[in-house]
Amino acid sequence: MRMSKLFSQTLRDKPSDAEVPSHELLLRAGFIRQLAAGIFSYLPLAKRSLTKIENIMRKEIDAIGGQEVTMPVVHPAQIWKETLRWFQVGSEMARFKDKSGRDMVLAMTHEEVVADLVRREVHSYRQLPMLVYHIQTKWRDDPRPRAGLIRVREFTMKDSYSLDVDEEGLDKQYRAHYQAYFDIFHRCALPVRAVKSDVGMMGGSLAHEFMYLTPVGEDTLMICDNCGYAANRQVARIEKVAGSKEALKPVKKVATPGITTIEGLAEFLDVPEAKTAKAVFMMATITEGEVDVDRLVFAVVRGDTEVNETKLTNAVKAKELRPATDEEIAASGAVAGYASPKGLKDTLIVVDDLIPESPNLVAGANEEGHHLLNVNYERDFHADFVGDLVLAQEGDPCPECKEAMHAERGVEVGNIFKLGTRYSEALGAEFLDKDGSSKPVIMGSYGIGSGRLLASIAEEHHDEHGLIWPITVSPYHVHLLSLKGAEKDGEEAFKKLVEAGLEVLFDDREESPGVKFADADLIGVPIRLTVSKRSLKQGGVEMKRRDREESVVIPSGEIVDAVTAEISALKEEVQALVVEVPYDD
RNA sequence: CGGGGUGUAGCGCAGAUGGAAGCGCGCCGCGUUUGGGACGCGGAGGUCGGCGGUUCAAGUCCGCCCACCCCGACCA
Repeated sequence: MRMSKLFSQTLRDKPSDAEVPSHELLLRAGFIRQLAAGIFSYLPLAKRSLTKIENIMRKEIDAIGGQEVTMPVVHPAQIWKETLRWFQVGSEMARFKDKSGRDMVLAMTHEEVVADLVRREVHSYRQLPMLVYHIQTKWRDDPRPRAGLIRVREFTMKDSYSLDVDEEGLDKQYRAHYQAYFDIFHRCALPVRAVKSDVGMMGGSLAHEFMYLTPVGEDTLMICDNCGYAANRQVARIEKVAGSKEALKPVKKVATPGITTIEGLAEFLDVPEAKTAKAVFMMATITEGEVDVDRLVFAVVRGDTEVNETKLTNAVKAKELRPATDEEIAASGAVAGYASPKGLKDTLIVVDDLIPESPNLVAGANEEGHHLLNVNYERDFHADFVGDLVLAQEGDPCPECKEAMHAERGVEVGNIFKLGTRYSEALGAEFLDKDGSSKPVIMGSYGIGSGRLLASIAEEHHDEHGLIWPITVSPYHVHLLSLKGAEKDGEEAFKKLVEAGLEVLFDDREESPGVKFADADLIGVPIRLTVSKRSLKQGGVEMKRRDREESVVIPSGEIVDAVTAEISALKEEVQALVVEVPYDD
């Protein structure tokens, strides 16, 4: 490709709305342009890299038995109503009507369509296991797109769907994806970590996220360096320390005027925060069948911990959860700041499992300016749900080995879910088993966002001058520059390299050397060749790797061999990253 | 959805007190220059985000709206 004809141009200044390096550099180097919030065009350079990323994904998913298909971007709402997600998913799903007034949706994922295909195509256990996948556009109307391609609304995703007769088969395909995903990311030279995650709107029993660790990420991970435990903070557990065993004391009301915080309460009564109960009021939208019901949730955790809203959402099976307003709290009969789980109306009471383990806590008295001493679960109040509600914090003990964990930020570049039969049951995707009985197909779903992956690679591989693409995903193998006075030699080199089947970006523009070198650094093709009067005087063409300082001069007759050898070396460096990763569930 | 910020040429930005829309880069032409974002001369390019208002006069003041960015809520 001649740069004189390249569709995109580089930008000298940093666009004002780019905050993170991958966003800035992809814009400046001419890979992407933004159309609207979270909606991007991918220009020729990005398209070439994306195609390479997608081909890596194709190869790895094919290798574990995948069959590529293409499923629609527009779905009739009917299949989404059958699985009830039409009612459960909020505003991030785009809904519209076709000209006949039928409800339609824009695809945000494809479990429904897969299950619909399966009910038409799969009839016998003899056809299973199977794996289908596609690489296709998704629309999710994310409330807050940010950081360039890291979090967008329209994106392309490789999503695969496993189909099995039993849990054992699902486990096998799940583990195959686990390793295949590491292989995909490693072949893109992106270091990732698999962590346990929330199943979210997908439902299902087990999920891992593949996280690229970077401060620009928006997920928080809890990581134990000692034993390797790693989990998204949304689901991260901690080793909980029960309160000291002691005899239950009688409840006693004390005046605590003006004290509405745990910190103030602990100080005022001179007790540790762990001897108090913290109350949090949330308003939950819960889907019952096809209707949504709002219910006030009263969550109780020990005073020395915080509520994890994801855990709370899952505990009450809420579609949405938001802080309750003062009016809503008052309507339940509770007194904000002095709330007690005793005697509330129309309220779902949820307590952390540390509460029953912690005797004689200080809790609100439901009376302005008063608290109760020695409140005990079971004896003094009951809950609709008892379970883990605690938000893991930096330094909390690891649930596996009790060592202190630390928090890190990461970008979720892939995820894998064990779905089970939720979708196949809802849509009647059944097969006849050996014994003649009809059973729902057991499904798994597995996704990688290709644009987010591209951005993560850019985030990982750049310096102050620009991008530094791994050879496996670089838009071109070689960036050839010809400087003034060596145009003819540049043309010859370009011709030879292209004829040898190499992917060459040829800077044939009439620009000063400084401009050409700066653009080459910015675009980040891994091998740079320079043909100039100087290089010719030195005996040929200068070759330099983008990630190294030193360069060599190659006789003009040997450039194809030299470049081919360098490409092989670069590929081997990436291949060395592809290793087997122990499965961790 | 809450909080904060920004909208002036393709990009980056300046335009106190209301009084003729500017600068740098980029772009076009001519010439000089050519190993790390060269230089001279001459050009093109603007509904100042939109609508309404105040005023003799609005990029500037007021109101409403829109878009984009950041933080949070949210999110697979």
